[in-house]
Amino acid sequence: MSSTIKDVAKRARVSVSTVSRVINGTARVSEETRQRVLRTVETLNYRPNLLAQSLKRKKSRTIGLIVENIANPFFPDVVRGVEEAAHRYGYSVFLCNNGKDFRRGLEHLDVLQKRGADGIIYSSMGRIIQPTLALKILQLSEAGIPTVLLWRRASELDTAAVLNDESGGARKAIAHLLNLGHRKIAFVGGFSDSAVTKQRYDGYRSTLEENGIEPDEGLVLFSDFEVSGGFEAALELFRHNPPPTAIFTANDLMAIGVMLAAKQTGRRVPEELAVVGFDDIRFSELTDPPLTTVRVPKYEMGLNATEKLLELLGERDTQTPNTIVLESDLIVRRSCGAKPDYAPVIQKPSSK
Amino acid sequence: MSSTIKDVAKRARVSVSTVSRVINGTARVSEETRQRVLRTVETLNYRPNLLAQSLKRKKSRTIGLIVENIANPFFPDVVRGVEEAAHRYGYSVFLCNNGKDFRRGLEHLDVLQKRGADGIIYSSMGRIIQPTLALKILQLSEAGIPTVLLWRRASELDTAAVLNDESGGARKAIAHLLNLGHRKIAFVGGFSDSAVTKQRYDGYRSTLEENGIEPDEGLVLFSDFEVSGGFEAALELFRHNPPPTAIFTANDLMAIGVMLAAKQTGRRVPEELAVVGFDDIRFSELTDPPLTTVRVPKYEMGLNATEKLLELLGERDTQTPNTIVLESDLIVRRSCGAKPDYAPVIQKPSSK
DNA sequence: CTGTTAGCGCATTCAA
DNA sequence: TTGAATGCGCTAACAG
Repeated sequence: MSSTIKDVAKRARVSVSTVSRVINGTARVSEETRQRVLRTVETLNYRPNLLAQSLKRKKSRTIGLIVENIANPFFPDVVRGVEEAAHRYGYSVFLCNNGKDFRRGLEHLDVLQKRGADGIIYSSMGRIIQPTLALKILQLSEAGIPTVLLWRRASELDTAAVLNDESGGARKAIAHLLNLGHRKIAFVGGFSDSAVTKQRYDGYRSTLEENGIEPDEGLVLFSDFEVSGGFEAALELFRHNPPPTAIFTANDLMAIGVMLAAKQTGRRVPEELAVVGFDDIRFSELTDPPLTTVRVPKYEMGLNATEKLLELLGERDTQTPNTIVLESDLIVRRSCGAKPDYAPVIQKPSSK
Repeated sequence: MSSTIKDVAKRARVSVSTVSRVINGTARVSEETRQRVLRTVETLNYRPNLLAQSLKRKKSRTIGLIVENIANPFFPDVVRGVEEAAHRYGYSVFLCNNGKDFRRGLEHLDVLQKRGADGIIYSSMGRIIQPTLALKILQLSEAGIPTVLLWRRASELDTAAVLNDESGGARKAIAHLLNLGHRKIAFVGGFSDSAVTKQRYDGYRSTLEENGIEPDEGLVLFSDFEVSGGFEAALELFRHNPPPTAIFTANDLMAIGVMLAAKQTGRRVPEELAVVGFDDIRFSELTDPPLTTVRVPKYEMGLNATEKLLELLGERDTQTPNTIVLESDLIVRRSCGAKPDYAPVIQKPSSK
């Protein structure tokens, strides 16, 4: 079938070690034999067997990427970032999807270990890390397989993590709305027990308070991160008296739901209602009007997570902090009626 | 570090082959020693090294998935299908992204071969297979590594392929519009040299002709698969005299552009203009009005491609045709003004 | 039912 | 500068 290092050695009339040397450039070889070996490699169309190589070197140049749910719209960009960084360093990536069955996380961790992955990126999409999972991650770490968490820190672990500045992003959104003159700003969160919702809510609330605005509990709702949930929440908020002039949602899907509800009840966006989302999914610039939103740097998160992992694997001599928090920018479009060149006045949101 | 089969053997006072036997269930072992080995495996937390196993077995239970461009909205579903099927059979998947640099396709093929992937799924997203790529795929095939093409057949090759019935889908869309009484139906294609555009156009044209409608060349435009392109095309079509009453686009992004253009020029959809897209991307149901479109079964394509590959790898004893064409269904929503329970009358589109 | 042995394809000491 | 020998962790004859 495929030719081996032995075949090359035999045909080039040298030993396998010599072939190994010219291929890996690991020791001096006379130019003459070098050329001869190289030519033989060419004619035999020799491809080193990386399985054997990995076995021998105890290093596979392979990383595992586990995502909670591929259907999540964040996924493509995160993966792109991971793949890109990995590829630059000659690493291949095993892609694993948990889907509905979240016990698969453990299973995948196990498989990756058995396959000799050098490191792992676990993208929890903001969900909670199960204790058993945390334990397994710890075990892997002790076995010399580092993992970096994407989007979620596990407080029990000192595992490296790449996060998004959720509250900072929310602060920017609220500051923007305040600058536009809004005072009755509603918040529509996702699941009330989700960390992301909590952090985004914190940014919302603290910015309001810092600007002397008493938060109105009637203007805070929790929903389900879905379009329909945003729709329902908006309907509910419209019944509030007086109704909010602006609605900030914890993700774009719900913001779309809000806009739909506004349209159906004859409210014009942005003239009568400002809407700001969170995430900046691909579709947000295609809504009508285009949605102002807080961008989560998905690609960059994938990239950073991988670079951090590569650092842990000794491929980079950087010294980045164990927890990396990326900044979330406000993408000003039309759904809150501001001009794109608009500059904030009331406060400069501090990203912490 | 991690314990090996030898460690287990020593501690359980048996030979490595016995350990191997109980782990793989490859031969009878007395219940007593079996239990002893199992316990030792447990206490030592032993994990078989799949690199070594693959090297020995000449089979890695690994497949490579190469996609032209992760940013493509089809991607998540296709990957989900592939991962799901692979996982069911205990296979892991290497994910490779070509991105802008399409020479990476070759590079990835090479890496996958070196990594001992058992088979490959090449998802070209409807683009053309380069000759050098085709050659490489052929070489791999001869080296015992089958590949199945996703979304694109390579006419030069007899490689297995999983395709979508593009023209059949277009036929359904046009038939639907004809049933609604439309006679001036425009077509907005993507790149005029793209196979997908061509096939979708064929379905459009032939259905028109079969129903005695003379195609109006002024109603056929080619664009770029982007929102902006659809927007421009619509503007152009609106200038046509008389303007079309319906526009069928070769993808959803352009359909969204068409709807935007309609809105901006004061045309109501669907009352004054019907629009039908193609692909059924995630957000097509979120447009206003929700977009009627032809669904490309992305998940199923990923699933089928993987199952076909698994068949080629001897993991399934099915006998599916070398080229599998999946059906594309029309998803009737509101953008063409039909009721969801609407049933076609004029013709039953034959999927060929 | 169990152990010994010989590789899988490669990298790497140690001699020469 | 080169080759021989050893072993990475595992499976699979082959003996016993």
